[in-house]
Amino acid sequence: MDRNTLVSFGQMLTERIAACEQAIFGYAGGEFNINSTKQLGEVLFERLNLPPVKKTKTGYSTNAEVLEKLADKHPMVRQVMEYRVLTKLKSTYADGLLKVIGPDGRIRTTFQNLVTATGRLSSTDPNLQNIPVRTELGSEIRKMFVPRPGWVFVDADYSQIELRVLAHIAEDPLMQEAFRTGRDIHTATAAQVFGVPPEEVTPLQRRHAKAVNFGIVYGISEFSLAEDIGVSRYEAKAYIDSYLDRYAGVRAYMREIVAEAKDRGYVTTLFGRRRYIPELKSSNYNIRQGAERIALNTPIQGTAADLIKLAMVRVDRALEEAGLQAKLILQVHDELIVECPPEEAEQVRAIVTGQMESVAQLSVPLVAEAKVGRSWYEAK
DNA sequence: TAGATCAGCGCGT
DNA sequence: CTACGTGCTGATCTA
Repeated sequence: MDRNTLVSFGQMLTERIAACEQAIFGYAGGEFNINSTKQLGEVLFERLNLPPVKKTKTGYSTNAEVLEKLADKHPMVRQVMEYRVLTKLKSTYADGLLKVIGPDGRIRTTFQNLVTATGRLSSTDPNLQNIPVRTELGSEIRKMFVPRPGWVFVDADYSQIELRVLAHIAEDPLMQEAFRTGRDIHTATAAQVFGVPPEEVTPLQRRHAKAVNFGIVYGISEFSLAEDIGVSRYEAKAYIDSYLDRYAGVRAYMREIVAEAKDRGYVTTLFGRRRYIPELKSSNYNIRQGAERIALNTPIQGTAADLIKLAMVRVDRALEEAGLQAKLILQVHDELIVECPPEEAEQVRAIVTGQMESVAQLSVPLVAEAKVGRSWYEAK
């Protein structure tokens, strides 16, 4: 870990947080604990009389979605949004990671192999599976994850592993065809759902198709899809209907896996990992619906977990057998990170992606892509 | 009053 | 009313 840069980053955050605080206290007409959702709710909805958007079971909701809706109604709201971003980075990442840098300057996580319901690993003390990547400021943290002096990272990702697993398990000819011909799956899906040639798919159509693909894996409802992509419920329903008309194998899979789960009481992954789902028999509709989504998602997420675990064993062995100094150091669900001397990097890249792609022969290709870099940020 | 637990929130795949 | 996790802070409960 680049400790010095992390310390500076933390100091920068401290300054920006202080500025946010002053602005917020100015708008509020006094000091309060901004971290307290209770106090913040009182200021926003009772002192400033902003319209409550949503409630939690204990009071007003003040989450990011709510703040977004209120952002144009009072200048304090955007300051609170910025405050949340900055304090999250400071407490969880800047301060949090500084505390766990070892005497040798390295950070080591603990992987839990028997915690998750689906077969994934989890990572604790610190969790290295949730390091920021989506925003520019957050991803600064990744620049501070660096290999030992003179070495590099090789970062390999599975491409669309869950949708490939779905295409395989559901035996869906159209989805399999899309992957076999190496097409962009979201563009291919958009072309199907919207009935246009792939080259005429607009960025918005692709974004919507991506959300549908994403949602299908989790057993989405038209309601939440509509919410997610900002269309009417009817439009969302039309997307899902059209999707399942085209990807008929997926529709059949969704029906069959739930029926099988109700019959047996459990679902399994491709490698036989089993998850019992007693909630399928609940008298509560919402519980039952949730259980059906679990029945749908677990074989997909769990099979992907099985695949990468097997790949980890093979990558580790292959690096050793090649006589390399390279070491597998991290897994993030669909991503493996190896540390090695720069002269090994190209060979490591070939070995890691090769092992990941050949770990199992499914009805669609498994594809892994790797990059080399002098930090986690660079290698991703 | 200190520690445990719950609640809300937000980070990742 | 979308799957799976970890961990932070504040509020509340408990011994």
